[in-house]
Amino acid sequence: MTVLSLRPQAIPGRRERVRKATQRKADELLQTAAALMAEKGFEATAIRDVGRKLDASLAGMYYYFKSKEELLYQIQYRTFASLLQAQQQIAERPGTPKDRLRRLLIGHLTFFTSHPNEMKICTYELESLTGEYYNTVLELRRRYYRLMADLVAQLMTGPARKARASAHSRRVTLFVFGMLNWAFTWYSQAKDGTAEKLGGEMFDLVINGIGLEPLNR
Amino acid sequence: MTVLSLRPQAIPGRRERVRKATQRKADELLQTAAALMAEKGFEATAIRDVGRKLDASLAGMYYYFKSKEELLYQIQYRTFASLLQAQQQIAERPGTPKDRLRRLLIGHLTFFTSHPNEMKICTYELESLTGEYYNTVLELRRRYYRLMADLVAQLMTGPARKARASAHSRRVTLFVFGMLNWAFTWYSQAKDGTAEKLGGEMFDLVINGIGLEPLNR
DNA sequence: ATAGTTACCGAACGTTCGTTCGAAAATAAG
DNA sequence: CTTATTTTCGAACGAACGTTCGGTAACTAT
Repeated sequence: MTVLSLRPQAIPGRRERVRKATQRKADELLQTAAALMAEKGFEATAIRDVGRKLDASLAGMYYYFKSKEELLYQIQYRTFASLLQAQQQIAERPGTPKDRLRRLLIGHLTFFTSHPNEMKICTYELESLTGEYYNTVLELRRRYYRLMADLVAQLMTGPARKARASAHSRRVTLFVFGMLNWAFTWYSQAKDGTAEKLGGEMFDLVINGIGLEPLNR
Repeated sequence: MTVLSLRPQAIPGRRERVRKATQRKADELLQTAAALMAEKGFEATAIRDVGRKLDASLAGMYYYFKSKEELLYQIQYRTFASLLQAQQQIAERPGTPKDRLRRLLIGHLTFFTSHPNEMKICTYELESLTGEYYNTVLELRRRYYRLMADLVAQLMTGPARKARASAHSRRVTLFVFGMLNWAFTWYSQAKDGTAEKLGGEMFDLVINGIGLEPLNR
């Protein structure tokens, strides 16, 4: 049983203590590994390099995870679970569907600006996972997709007709995810401002499109 | 001098003949390599596997390219050059900025539906190239970006005010590329219809947004 | 047929990688 | 201090990879 695969509530009978310093090192390890994997990709990242960056040995890394794939899984699972929880809270807060969409867009971009490496890995490297690892992360991803898709569908079937809304709103949802995820490749705080501003612009585009037709007021 | 690095017009003094069957095999090699790299990623794709899929030997592959990186470069260069040329022609055809944007979106998606593997590689694996390879493909990518960015800027500074249009239209352009590129992860002909239909929906979103406000007519 | 070029392959090399193992060091408990 | 547990490491293994080399087969032109 390695450090990273331990649940916060210890399994009885196994492993008496995990020192607080070790937990902190585990977090630092995840962060460092995420930085390297975001830069060079999962396959191209060597565990030796993670160890080197932490001034630790190669073998010492295997005290924290039992395989390179589990390391990738832990990064993705923890990141996605954290994002999902934050966004579910945001979605539950009261407001019109419009308000809630705006808050979700800003929430996603805010999370991204604080964890760019981890988010890039969640976006690019799901398919580097296999078996249970893959299925578990995929399920989180699906839950997150539904969160957004339900809201978009609700938004579109409101004042408009209901027929054919499902297939079309699916694509609108995926357009939105495209905008969100592609931001990894270009966002710069200096050029593009805060997540709030960026999310606001994205929201305006989704609701009104480019401001071509003069707003009728 | 390998087969793939030969220009159509032969270099004098080097290499008398390249058989037509060999050119055909080179094309098949690029296609097969693209399929594997699109599925498993560049790093995770072994040249041995490309050879196996073509019923050829490992060493025989090196008659066609001189390094794995050159193989990746050739896939990206040829794909991007072909896309760029097609889209430049489309952009030059007469029409309002709106018409031309619509045609460009459909053109991109049409190209993508005929070359999904190659396009996925162009999107995901630019950073697996280095040096001159990287710079050359990057320059193609920039030219393609400008093609779209100029049109979006023209569209947005038209009926609207001109101030602040530049930084904002940059982001709208990148939103559009996000929608286009993310389609790799979800597009299905059966579910989503033709490239024309998809491009049309994307165009509508960019121009009018979700159809929330009743169209004023 | 034969000579010259083009296309291909078996075998091997050197490197890098993920993973394991046994032992040592560091830390906490009695 | 002594003992038990947690944490770290050096060394090594086997597998997989990109690349090279000398030779051979296939093809073309004369």
